[in-house]
Amino acid sequence: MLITENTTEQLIPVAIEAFWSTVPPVWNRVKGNVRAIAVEHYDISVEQFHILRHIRRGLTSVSELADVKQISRSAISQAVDILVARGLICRRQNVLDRRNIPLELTESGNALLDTIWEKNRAWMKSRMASLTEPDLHTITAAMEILTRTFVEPAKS
Amino acid sequence: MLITENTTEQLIPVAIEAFWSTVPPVWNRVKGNVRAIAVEHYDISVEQFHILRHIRRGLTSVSELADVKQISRSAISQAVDILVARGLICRRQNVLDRRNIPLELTESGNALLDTIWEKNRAWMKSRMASLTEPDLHTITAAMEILTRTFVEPAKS
DNA sequence: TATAATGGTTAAGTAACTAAACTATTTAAT
DNA sequence: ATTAAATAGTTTAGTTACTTAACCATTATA
Repeated sequence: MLITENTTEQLIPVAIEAFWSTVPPVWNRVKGNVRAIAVEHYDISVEQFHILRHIRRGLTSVSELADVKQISRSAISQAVDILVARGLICRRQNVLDRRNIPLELTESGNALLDTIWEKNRAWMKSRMASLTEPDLHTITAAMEILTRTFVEPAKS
Repeated sequence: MLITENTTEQLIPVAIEAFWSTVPPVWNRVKGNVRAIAVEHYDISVEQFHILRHIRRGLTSVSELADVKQISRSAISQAVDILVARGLICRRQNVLDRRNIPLELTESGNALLDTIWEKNRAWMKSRMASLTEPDLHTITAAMEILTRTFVEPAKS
């Protein structure tokens, strides 16, 4: 018991170090790919792409979007304005709570998201082509652990 | 052989899905913590913190920084201006290639980075306290795989 | 039924980014 | 050797994305 705790104590800093030297550059690469696709071919920013993506995932309110992105509600509200003006999303009504304004992808918003999504997946797939079965399991497992650790409890 | 390839074929989309539903929110949370520490207590932006961090890691040129962050050299150049003005870093000379201007942390830059770094690690550590030994190994292993897959080859 | 809390927007200002044009230096080509 | 091309970095001007503060509308609480 004491031994196990000691080992964990030593592994945590190693994991943190690995996290910090990996996640930012990897995420910047992936974001770079999305930017190349979205901005150059479809004139939509990476952040706007993220909003579309989150709405499809079920985060349909300004507040929820602000929460996942950890930015202000007003910033989201402004970004939503642009997407609405472009006909990619629309503001709906919630009869149960009229303060809430559910966001919904339009047909063209859905189509655009599909296209970018598919191109990014193709790129990621080609990058990951050489990974082994255990490698892929490790990635998937780690993602679950990270979500559980940093997102779900949602406390400071 | 065919079976293994088929399985890998199926695991890649699963891993990509896991990546996308995990990395952005997790990274936003961690960044949110850094922002809270850096901006509120030390009046330095998250992006500036990243630059300090990378310089310490050995990425000392504007071009290298632009590459890891996947943004323009001019954006880095401007951010560097601010950090120099604040006395957190300084521009040195490279006698072997005078086009290159190596960046170096000043004493106060080092101290500031240490402080923020330590606070963030404490926060991450507390979050990760409940993880098991295998969990931590999985995270560390996954980080290595992701770096190898998305950063190191450095092709489009 | 007033007060607080929540969801969202607006307005004004700031920070971070880009593209394009530039200087300085080094490398490659003939 | 000399020119041309590539690399490293900066400057300028303009854009985008963000923040804070004040605000309205609605719902929950005391």
